[in-house]
Amino acid sequence: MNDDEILSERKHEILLNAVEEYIQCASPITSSNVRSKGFTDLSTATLRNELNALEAMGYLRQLHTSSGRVPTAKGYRYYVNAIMCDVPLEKSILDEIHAIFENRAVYLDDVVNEIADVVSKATNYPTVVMLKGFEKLQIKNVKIIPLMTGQALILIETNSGIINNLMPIKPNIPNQTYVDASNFLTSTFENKTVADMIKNIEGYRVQMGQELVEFKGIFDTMIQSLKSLSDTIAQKGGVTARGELRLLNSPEYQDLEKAKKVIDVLTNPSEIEQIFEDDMDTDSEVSFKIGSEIPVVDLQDCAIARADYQVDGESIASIGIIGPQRMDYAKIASALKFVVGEFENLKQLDNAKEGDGDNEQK
Amino acid sequence: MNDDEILSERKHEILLNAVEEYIQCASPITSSNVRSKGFTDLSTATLRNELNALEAMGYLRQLHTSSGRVPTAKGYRYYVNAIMCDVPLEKSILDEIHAIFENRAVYLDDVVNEIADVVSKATNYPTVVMLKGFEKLQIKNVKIIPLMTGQALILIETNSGIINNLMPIKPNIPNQTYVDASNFLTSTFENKTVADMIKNIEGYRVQMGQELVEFKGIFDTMIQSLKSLSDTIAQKGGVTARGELRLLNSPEYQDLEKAKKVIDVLTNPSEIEQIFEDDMDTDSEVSFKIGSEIPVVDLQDCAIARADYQVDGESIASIGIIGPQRMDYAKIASALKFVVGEFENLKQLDNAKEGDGDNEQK
DNA sequence: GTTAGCACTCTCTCGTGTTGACTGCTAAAA
DNA sequence: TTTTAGCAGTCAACACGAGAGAGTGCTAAC
Repeated sequence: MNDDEILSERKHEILLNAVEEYIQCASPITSSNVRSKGFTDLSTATLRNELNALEAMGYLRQLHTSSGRVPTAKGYRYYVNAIMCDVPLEKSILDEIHAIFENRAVYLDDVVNEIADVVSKATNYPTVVMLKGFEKLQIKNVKIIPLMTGQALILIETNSGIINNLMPIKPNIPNQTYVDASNFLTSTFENKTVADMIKNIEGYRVQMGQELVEFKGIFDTMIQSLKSLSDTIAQKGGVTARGELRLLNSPEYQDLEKAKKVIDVLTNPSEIEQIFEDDMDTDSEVSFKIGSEIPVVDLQDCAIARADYQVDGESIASIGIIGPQRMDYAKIASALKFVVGEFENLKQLDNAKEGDGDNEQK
Repeated sequence: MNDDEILSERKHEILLNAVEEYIQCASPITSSNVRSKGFTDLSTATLRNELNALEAMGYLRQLHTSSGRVPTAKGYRYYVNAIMCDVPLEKSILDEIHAIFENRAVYLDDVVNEIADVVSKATNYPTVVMLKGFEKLQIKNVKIIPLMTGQALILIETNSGIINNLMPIKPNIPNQTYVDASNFLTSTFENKTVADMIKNIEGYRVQMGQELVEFKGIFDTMIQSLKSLSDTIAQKGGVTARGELRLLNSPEYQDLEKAKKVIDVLTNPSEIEQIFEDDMDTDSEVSFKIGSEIPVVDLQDCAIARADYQVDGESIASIGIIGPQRMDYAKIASALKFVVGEFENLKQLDNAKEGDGDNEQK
């Protein structure tokens, strides 16, 4: 980003040390502070000069004369760019994340919730997950299951979880019709995307042979139902925030008014969407937005870590962690990488497994 | 409860007025305060005497000499017992609650979450819902649906929502077997409870004829899976808390430390269970626990409103609203009554509908 | 039983003074 | 040229005390 200036080796070290220290302790960095953390061969006066210079360059700032210094957004940015090495996560958290992916034959929205839960727990910050492109998931199996309430359950098994939605149905349609319709959809759209199915099913209706005509009514309502699900998700439904309360653990949010402002944003789906508005820089797995880089007014003194789960270059889901600018960037980056990694494993697993099951309904 | 003392008509009126006023304004009640709210024909000195007397009886207390008075737990209790009339809810909230019950052909745990969400929104207080006896729900239909992941979905349609759970399955079992097993279970246990099914299915296994023997493996894992679901729910899984953050709206919880203590309890399933430990007084739809009546240490200056959804005298789910002792008891009572009422409607609807659908799988 | 009047109490707020932690700067030393 | 010691200056944080204001309890009169 702003790599025009090149810091001397010593300034570099001092800055990284200072930011790291501040992330841990949350209290302004003083010259003697820096000295005791690895610069015992220099006097505090010298370090004061260096800190002063770093301040002049915009990496640090003082809250008031005679106070220690805190990193600016530019300072954090420098730190993040410099330190992107992994930090080991607690094993129990890794296991927990892993377990979610193990038992993943649950509904996609549940998966999203659980991921948000676990990531929030792992990082101790509020976490939002946004599902944006479920239509791009690969269909593995489709089932339409009539219920007793005058509705039917649409179950679409995909490579990343089950999509499920309700549709109204007409009475007096024999069950076999639903089974046949399910089998038709499965065999026709297996390994295609949900979007393909929504788009192309109309074409199939036009050229339907005698045996397909009876599905017409079912397909119509089903497509309608999937479209509305897609719309709902596109509008706001695909957003979940979890662990909002963890914000209160940060000393910078002991002030309830400040905390409420952020929490209000997290509770408002359309504002969360803004966070994920633009595409991610595809060259890194995890990206950070710090301070004014965030396109939401009330989050100007926050930082957001983000990772996307991508299929064929398009992101299906985005995970975001919101915290103060003084957040544990290293730990968060490693947690996010791990989650995205689990997603990737999943995909490969599915490709490997492909075609070994005979699950067609009879 | 403590109805030993009988208050004079005037004291009664003053007390109710005072509590109501305090619930609205959250600032200690003064003598002139009471005077302006309907006692203009009395002097503040007289009212001071009355307030003094009410304090001596334990209904009110002063935070310090020369401050106004606030209700004690005993004062709130008196108020709650006296005023149990309904307060109209906002129509939009009624509609929202109603909508949940309309579209209820969703999974039971989702219903629980949504109810907690809506009640919390309606009352503006944190709300917990505890599902305790799903085994007592009436079975309407059972479906076992094999998935591609080596698992099968158990879908049990009941009179109050769908229970769904996963079970592992063995490969190479034809789909028809699952269909047959589903049909067998549905026809055998329709209108029985889930508990009945779990208990009696073993008996059926013993006297299984030739045609049932093939289901043996399926039933075994299914019962195991349902039992573990039942255990999970019994232990802690059936508890959801929603809207914890709304606690921060109350002036008594502006102090973060205080708020965190309560929120910690709400985040801890086993502590929530304690709240619902003892059975409800069956004579009223809504019951309140105030202050020391609550069996949880950290909630001693809270109040909890509770309603149960009962089937055949046994409660299936409990809803609890947690707030400061100064909560809007009337509004909360009416919200809870409405929710429970919707549950009851549901039951009647189901009984009326019984037997009109032909949803057996072919 | 009710009321006016008055003294009393306690919180809340605001201003003041003090302390302690850092810094910036300057001048000498390396 | 870089580093360092020393010192004056700055500011947050805390404690203290005075004054105002709100509300009470009590007493004596109605």
